Amino acid sequence: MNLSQLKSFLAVVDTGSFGAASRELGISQPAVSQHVRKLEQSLEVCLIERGTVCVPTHRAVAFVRHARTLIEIAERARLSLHSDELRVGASSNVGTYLIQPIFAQFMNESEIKGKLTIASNPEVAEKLQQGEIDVAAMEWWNEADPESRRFHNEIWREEPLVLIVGPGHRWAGRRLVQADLLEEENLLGGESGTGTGRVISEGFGSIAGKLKVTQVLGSTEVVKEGVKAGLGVSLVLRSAVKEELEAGSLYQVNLRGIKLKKRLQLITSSNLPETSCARKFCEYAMKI
Amino acid sequence: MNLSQLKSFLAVVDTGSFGAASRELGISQPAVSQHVRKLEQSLEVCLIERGTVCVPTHRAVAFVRHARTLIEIAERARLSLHSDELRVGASSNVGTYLIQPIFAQFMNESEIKGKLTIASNPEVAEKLQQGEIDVAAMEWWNEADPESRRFHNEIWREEPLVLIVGPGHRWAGRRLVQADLLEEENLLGGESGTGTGRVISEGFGSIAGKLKVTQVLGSTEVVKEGVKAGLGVSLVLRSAVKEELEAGSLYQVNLRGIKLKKRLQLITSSNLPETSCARKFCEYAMKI
DNA sequence: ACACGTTACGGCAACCGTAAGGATT
DNA sequence: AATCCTTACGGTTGCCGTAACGTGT
Repeated sequence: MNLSQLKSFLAVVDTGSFGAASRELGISQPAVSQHVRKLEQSLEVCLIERGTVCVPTHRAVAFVRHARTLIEIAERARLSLHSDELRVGASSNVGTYLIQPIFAQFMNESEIKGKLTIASNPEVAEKLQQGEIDVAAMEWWNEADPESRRFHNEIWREEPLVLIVGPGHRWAGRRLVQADLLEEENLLGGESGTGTGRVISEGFGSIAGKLKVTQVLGSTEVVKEGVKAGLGVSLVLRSAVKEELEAGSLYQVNLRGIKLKKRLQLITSSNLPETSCARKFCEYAMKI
Repeated sequence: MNLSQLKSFLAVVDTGSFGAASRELGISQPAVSQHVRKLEQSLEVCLIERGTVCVPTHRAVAFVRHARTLIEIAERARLSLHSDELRVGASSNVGTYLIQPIFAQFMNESEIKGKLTIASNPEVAEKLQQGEIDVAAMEWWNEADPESRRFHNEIWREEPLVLIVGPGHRWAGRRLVQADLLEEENLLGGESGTGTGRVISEGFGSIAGKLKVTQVLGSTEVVKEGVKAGLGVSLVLRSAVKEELEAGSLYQVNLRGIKLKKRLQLITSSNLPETSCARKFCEYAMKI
């Protein structure tokens, strides 16, 4: 069984005749006959009912579908190697609030074509490992994973995490509060797998264990709405709430003696050639 | 690009060496080298990074996945031809209330292995045309469709449709009501695409246009619950409500002068050999 | 020296096109 | 007679194993 045999088989099924199939494929008609015969021999099944029009055998009907997807995937596999597109992935927050303008500028200036995919942090990591994207802008990258050795990571930004409260909250408008007062608050969690937990436990020290994340809301957008509604407070990337802080729909409160930072990283395959689009994009992003 | 080349490539990726791959595949080691080289040549890309361990190139990472699915689908395609299983499909009602015991008996007596798939009527039709099932027991089969010529259909049962009402309904317990009174009732519709509409318009004649199906609930189970809850009345296959009628949780009411029947059919591919499991199953089902 | 991948080479099978052969309409 | 698929045949190519050859440890 091989792909050209399958192509001939499908051409016969589609055109209804061996001759038409041969013309469509640009090969001789006996070649088509041979392809189909070989296929039938190797599979030990009659595939085509020869008649005034040729149709797939009853048994072969399901096989036709499989054959089609085979050809299709083979084509996709080929394309996956030759796409000169730059495929950038970014975790939700980074993608939503930080990467987009940079990505757009880069495409403009370099005239490199590309695609930006925004997904959750773990999904982006998965896509990177699967080769579905070339560069990932992420909030958290597990360096401990042995798989990570195949990749190169670079700290791109150090973005502050800020404590936000809603306009109705008793801290709204205050500049500074004592960190341990946070133990009393409902802390809303956003997207999981973004390393926020780690940043908190490193930043808060002994207090960290006493904080309780009461709800995990899945996305920063939902968290913001939750905080606005008075459901609780939250720690989010400053860049994610820039507009709300300016508009006054959310309030930032600093915690005495505590500075939380998230290291945003750019990840690429190691061993990328200097000339690769992915490298260029990283350099560009680092400069800005 | 061909399948054995891909297999060699994957074996190298999985084992990390050409030699191990050759042993795994039971071919010579230069053959593996050649496979990979040919693949690389035909795709014009370097796929494997030769080193103390061999790993896929950055560009090839996505290709590995595609290659795997290709091999997998090729295998499935092969199996789809040689499965000697009898694959029976049945639309929801037929499958749930009528076919199951017959199918089980048939498997027992004939020692033929098989699988029963129950899905909506249109889905079953689709599966039959796609060759995913060999026999379909259906409530409605569109003979007008030109595709239907490739199939043979046989009327298996004529199952009465009965009007059911809930225990709280004013007709509960009555044997007979005037048909045109149905115009005042909320008629609940079940699974669509089962031809009930057609049966109704044929059976009711001029009244048919005045009946209004107020809700389409998707499945007979849901309809039964709806009728029990007093949401309305419905027309369902008698076999679907046998137990409820006996238990008294639903009531059957006859309509004066009207008999509704649904023709349940067995559909197979035409041109099936006499000895095929599908034919045998049909004969068996017809006898019982 | 050893393990490993590549290159070289030869026999065999596969492939494809041309040409001829049946079958059906 | 025309159309269509199959069979037959020959030149070319591809495939795979053995053996020899680099290379790095």
